[in-house]
Amino acid sequence: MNIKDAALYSGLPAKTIRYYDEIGLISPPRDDNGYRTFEKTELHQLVFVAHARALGFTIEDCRALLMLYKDDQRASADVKRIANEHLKHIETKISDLETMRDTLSHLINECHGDQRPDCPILDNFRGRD
Amino acid sequence: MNIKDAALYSGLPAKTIRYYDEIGLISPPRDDNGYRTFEKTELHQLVFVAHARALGFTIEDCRALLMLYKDDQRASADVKRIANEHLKHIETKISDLETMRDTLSHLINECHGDQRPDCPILDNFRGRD
DNA sequence: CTTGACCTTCCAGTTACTGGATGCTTTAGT
DNA sequence: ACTAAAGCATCCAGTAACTGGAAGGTCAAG
Repeated sequence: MNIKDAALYSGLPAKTIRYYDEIGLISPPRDDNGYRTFEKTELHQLVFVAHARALGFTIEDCRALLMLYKDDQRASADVKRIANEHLKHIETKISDLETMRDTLSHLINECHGDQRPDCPILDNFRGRD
Repeated sequence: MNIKDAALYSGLPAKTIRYYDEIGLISPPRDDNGYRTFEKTELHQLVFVAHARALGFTIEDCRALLMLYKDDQRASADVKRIANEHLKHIETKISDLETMRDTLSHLINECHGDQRPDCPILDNFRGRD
């Protein structure tokens, strides 16, 4: 199977798959013509990475997870640790964004939003002297 | 006032201020020796940008907001529109992250996290054949 | 035999900085 | 006056994870 079909199968753009190859995340074998070939093993890895990326794991996380995925002797504790660290990152990001959201929506509510130049949003950004 | 004190005043690193100058977001005048000089006007703008960035506005948003900030004739509606668009982005990000968090914490709960190789997290990433 | 769809690589751009090298200027201390 | 340290400047490169585009090789269909 060539890259286009691998892209269709995995849901990843072909460009992204080439990029993953370039950084050594996956290493599909090449045909005599230089084309990358994708069979079951490669397709599974692509789907795996696609899933992990969809959950927000970084490429380096994916690299580590992929190692564990390929290792039949892995301990599930290793996977759980990586996942837990990532979960903490996600939770931090969520609460940061919630703070932003609350502040911003408060400011928006205060703002008339009409033709007048008076604007509490800008006033707030200005800070006090 | 030189860049170091402007950095202290605004809370932005000096490097970042130079970067903002480079991209034309701010344009502090220069002394005879080539040093950037910061007075009230420039300091206000720096604080303004720092606040907006802290709320997650992009640099281009900041550029637009800074124009409006400097324009005494602005309509508050313009500011409100930009702020509302940004609020939507934030809300989308939050709900994406919440979905990630829920899926991931579910998987983590299912995982033994011991020495055994069996791991529901990896199983899930693998997808079904 | 040509057209068009695929494939390849390489280069540049994205966002918003950050770190480091090199060198000039100013300031403080002796 | 001399020197050392601090502060300023510019420029180059790197970060994360792609994405777009150009130039050129390959392959299948008509």
